Amino acid sequence: MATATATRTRRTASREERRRQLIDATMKCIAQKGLSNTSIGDVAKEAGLSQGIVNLHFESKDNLLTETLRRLADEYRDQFEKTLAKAGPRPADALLALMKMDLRPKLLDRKKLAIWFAFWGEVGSRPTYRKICDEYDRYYDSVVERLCGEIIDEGEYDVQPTAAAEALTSMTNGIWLSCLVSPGDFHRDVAMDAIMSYLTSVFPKHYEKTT
Amino acid sequence: MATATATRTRRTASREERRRQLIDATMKCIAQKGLSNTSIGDVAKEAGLSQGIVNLHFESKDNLLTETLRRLADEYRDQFEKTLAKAGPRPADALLALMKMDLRPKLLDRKKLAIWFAFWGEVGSRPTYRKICDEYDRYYDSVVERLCGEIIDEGEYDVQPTAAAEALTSMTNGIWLSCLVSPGDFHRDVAMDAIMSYLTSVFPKHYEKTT
Amino acid sequence: MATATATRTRRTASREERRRQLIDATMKCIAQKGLSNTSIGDVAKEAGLSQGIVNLHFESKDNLLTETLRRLADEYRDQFEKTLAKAGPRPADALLALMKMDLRPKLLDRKKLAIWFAFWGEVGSRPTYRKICDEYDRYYDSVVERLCGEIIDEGEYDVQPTAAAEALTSMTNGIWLSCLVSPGDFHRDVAMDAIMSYLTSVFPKHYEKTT
Amino acid sequence: MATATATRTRRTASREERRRQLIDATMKCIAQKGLSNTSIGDVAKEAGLSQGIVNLHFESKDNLLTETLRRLADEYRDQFEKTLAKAGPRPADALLALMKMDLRPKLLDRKKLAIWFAFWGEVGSRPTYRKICDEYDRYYDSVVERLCGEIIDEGEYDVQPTAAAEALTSMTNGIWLSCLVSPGDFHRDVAMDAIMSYLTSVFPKHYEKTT
DNA sequence: AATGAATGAGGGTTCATTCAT
DNA sequence: CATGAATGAACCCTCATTCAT
Repeated sequence: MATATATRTRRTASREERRRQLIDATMKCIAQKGLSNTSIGDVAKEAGLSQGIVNLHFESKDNLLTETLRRLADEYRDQFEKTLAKAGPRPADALLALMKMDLRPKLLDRKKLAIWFAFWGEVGSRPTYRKICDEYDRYYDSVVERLCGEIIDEGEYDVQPTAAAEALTSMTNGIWLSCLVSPGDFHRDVAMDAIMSYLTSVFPKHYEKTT
Repeated sequence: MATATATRTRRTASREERRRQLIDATMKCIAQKGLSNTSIGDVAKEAGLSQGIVNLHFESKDNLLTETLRRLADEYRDQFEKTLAKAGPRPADALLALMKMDLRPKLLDRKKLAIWFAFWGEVGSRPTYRKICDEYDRYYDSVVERLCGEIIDEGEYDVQPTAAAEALTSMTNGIWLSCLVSPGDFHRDVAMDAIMSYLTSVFPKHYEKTT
Repeated sequence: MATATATRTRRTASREERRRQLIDATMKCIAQKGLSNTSIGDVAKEAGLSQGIVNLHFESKDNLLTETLRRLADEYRDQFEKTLAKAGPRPADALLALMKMDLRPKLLDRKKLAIWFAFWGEVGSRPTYRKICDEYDRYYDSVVERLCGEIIDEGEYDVQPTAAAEALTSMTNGIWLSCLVSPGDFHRDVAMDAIMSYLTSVFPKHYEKTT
Repeated sequence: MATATATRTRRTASREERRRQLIDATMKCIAQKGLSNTSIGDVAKEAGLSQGIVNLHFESKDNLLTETLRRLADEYRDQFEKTLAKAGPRPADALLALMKMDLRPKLLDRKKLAIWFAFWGEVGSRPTYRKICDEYDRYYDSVVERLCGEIIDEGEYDVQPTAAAEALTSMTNGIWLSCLVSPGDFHRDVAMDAIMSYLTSVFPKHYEKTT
């Protein structure tokens, strides 16, 4: 509804603008009703536009969904890179900043999570989705692995960078699942403690227990 | 191929047997084509039975899926408890056994994972699924938390049991996602290293680096 | 349910008894849920018997319904003839008795009416039903016409027996419709007054205004 | 044949036009095959349109049928009011005109009757239908009762207006049933005689025997 | 570019009927 | 006789897609 009024500018919205508008509507729908229950009609209605609009701009529902996943991933990557840029030169700071980012309400709210998991739910049967997720994941992993590597080098820790990276990225992903499944039971600070318990124990020279 | 699996006994199967047969077929279908693409007809065909059979035994597709999720969760819980029983009295052994269990090929194959994620993908929009997942999760968490608590007491470690439990359970769940999304890139030993990096650092008196 | 326990005599009920039991159940179902919503399963459940029973005893649903209609008509005819027999020799008495019979609560309750109309509703498209209804109707009409004829002869009235018979039988049928459609608004005495208004005016020497 | 009726205008028909077209097709189908045997597909085919069309314009089959009943009743009411308007100021003329109207071939043909009875057949189990029928009936009754009342006042007859109205409306309804059930045996003039036998006897100063 | 009426394939569900027990 | 599991056709409904405007 919000979106509906948004572009009541009767001017022909530029192609790219319309696509964005439709993708936003798609996300809203997926968050509310799930991926399989989101029809093209729902999206159009949510966007305040007409039935045929999606096929006009995306040619097929499949296309729309793929683009939506891509936008979702792009948004995450933007956050990721902005965080990285802000964090300064020291790898320990950067790593911590990334971990914290993953717990920020903006990312870690049930609506966004629902969308992520909706797509992950189809990864098993949709190679296209898998490829997209894989592509982005590989990038994040490589960054985290590099950071871990640098920290390990600095502190001469006895851990494999790959293992540490796997541990940390898995942990944040797993935390997302907790948040999705047990929202009532989920506490952001416990999640942060979980991450910190890893960092302070594995990289003790870089992170201090803040108890 | 589909029909091959079906019990070629045209004779009356017991009610429970039929239900199991249909749930098995459902799992196979979900693994292959995803949850939203699995029609009741697909399930019936996979089971080598007729259209109406699902509604005869489950009354609705919704019911079938819910029961399937429950069976999936039950199977996991059985593994979990069997593992726990086998592991012996020492909490450190039990905890390690549970972690290893999560990485066993039997659980960690893409087919099973696809099913788990298929359901998690709907958790955001289906309270019923959420409740079921939550219910089981809460149980595993409580066990892991208790084990961590005992280990922490024994070793006088400076960690919160809740934080450690959250870290470990999240990690395994996150590892599942890696395995689903990047199967080519996934290596069981790296995953194990990731977990061990946590255990050996946070509970050093209980676990040794096996480099 | 009542019926269900009725024949819990585990002895094999005679064929005719079973059929009656099933027809009774059918009537109950039709009265409750309408003809088109009455499934063979409903009937069996109402009778406290198993699915296949109807086809065993009636061969088809169609058959069951036809037999039900016939029973319905038979019951009416029995009432009709019993009434006729009781009424004594004078045609005016007989005619009045028949009219009163049609308004007796036993016949004129919404459940029975619903069944009659349910069948009449199909008469337009089911020659079989039409034939049955027609056959019985023709008989009643002939009786009423004969009675009217005798009364007309006795009183030397200036009416055609066919017209009078048509008027009276139509009136009672129409009254049934009123009762079905506007049960709240329907009063038995008004209905009787309506009939009496005809009899006392058309056959004044035979019937007196009972204001 | 079915398709022949359809407007071959492939162009956009106005919403209301399409609805009327579909309702017409529905009536045709009900007349031919009965209410319960009329599927949405039948209606669409009869209208020369596609499967989905009914749900597009009526949202559900239930809706379509309810609207059809309403149209049926509306058409009758239009006739009724037109007749009333044409009949002039004298109540006796109006009443007679209404009675004649009910016997006019346009109303009293088996197709239309079949539709009426099809709906009446469901009245017992469908409150919605009952309400609609009741609503219209109440109106007709009130008019007929008023007319009878005026006639009675004029002629100082010794009848209750309610009784006379009930007698007359019931009679026409009952005549409809005769026509439906025994079309071969049914003669319009006998039906008219039946009605006239009432009017001339009960309201002798207003109606004359036309033998 | 945008609409929205129309299509028609496919889904879940119901149910009369069959048949092995 | 009686059961009730199993079938499969037919139903209503949804929805991605098309297309005339």
